[in-house]
Amino acid sequence: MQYEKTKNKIIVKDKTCFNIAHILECGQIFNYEKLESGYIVFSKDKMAMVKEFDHYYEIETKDVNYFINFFDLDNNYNEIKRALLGRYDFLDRAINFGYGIRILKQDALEMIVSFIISANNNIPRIKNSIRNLCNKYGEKKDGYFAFPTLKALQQISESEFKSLGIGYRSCQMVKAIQYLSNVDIEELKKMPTKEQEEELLRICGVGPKVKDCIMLFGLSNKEVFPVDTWIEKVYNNYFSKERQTNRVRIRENLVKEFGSLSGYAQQYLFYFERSGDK
DNA sequence: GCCCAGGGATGCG
DNA sequence: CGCATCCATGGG
Repeated sequence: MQYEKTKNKIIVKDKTCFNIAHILECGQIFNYEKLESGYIVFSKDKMAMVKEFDHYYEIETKDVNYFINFFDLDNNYNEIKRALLGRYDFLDRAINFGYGIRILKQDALEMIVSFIISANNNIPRIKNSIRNLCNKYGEKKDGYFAFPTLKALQQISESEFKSLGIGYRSCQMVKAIQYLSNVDIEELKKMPTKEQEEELLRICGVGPKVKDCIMLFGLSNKEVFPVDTWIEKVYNNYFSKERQTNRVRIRENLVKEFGSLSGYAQQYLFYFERSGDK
């Protein structure tokens, strides 16, 4: 991807593989705000302001190098699309619809917490819970609150989580965070896929689907296919002749089909299916 | 009031 | 193993 950087700005010139609405609204991130002038993106203790112009995007931030990596700018999405196109008509249409999607490289702890909250929940409420969590327990920065550190999270009780709107997942959350004090989260990224899965599934509140989301968005592992209610619909409506409701089997079949491109395919499909613009 | 949302834990056979 | 049930909560 072609981009230029200055001390506090990144200029992205290729709008065919970078669309900020596609990137932020395709379901991989909850911690952002839409303004009239653009989007504010939060990650860990950092933020960036993204503005669209006719022939380029401008990403303004104090942490230029962090967000070059965060937006996966050194990855070639034309190659990825080329490899995915021409297999299924529905996937072709999904890629055409969400052409500007990029898989963000987000913070692993933030993804673990966020996707435990996401279970059997809806996106507006997930966003609210995470915003509440930052505002109450995150370090105050210049004009915003950081995502809470592990240390800060460890001080939060079950009833405090409930007051944030996390509901019945609050008990799981306390146990998960407790467990994480004995896990080197950065080490997870270096592990083989199989070991990442085993380790993540030991965390309370993390099952097959949440595990896949953490690997895809937090560990940058694309060899996963998160299957939720939307992907289950996609699978049965467009990919398989026989109806399958076992999500583990649906996942197996999709990963077998898309291999190391699974994570990319999943995001195009999820965004398109949820858009209601089919 | 009912159904659904980026599901997971638990218990039962 | 596979399967059913329960779990808070807000929106449509």
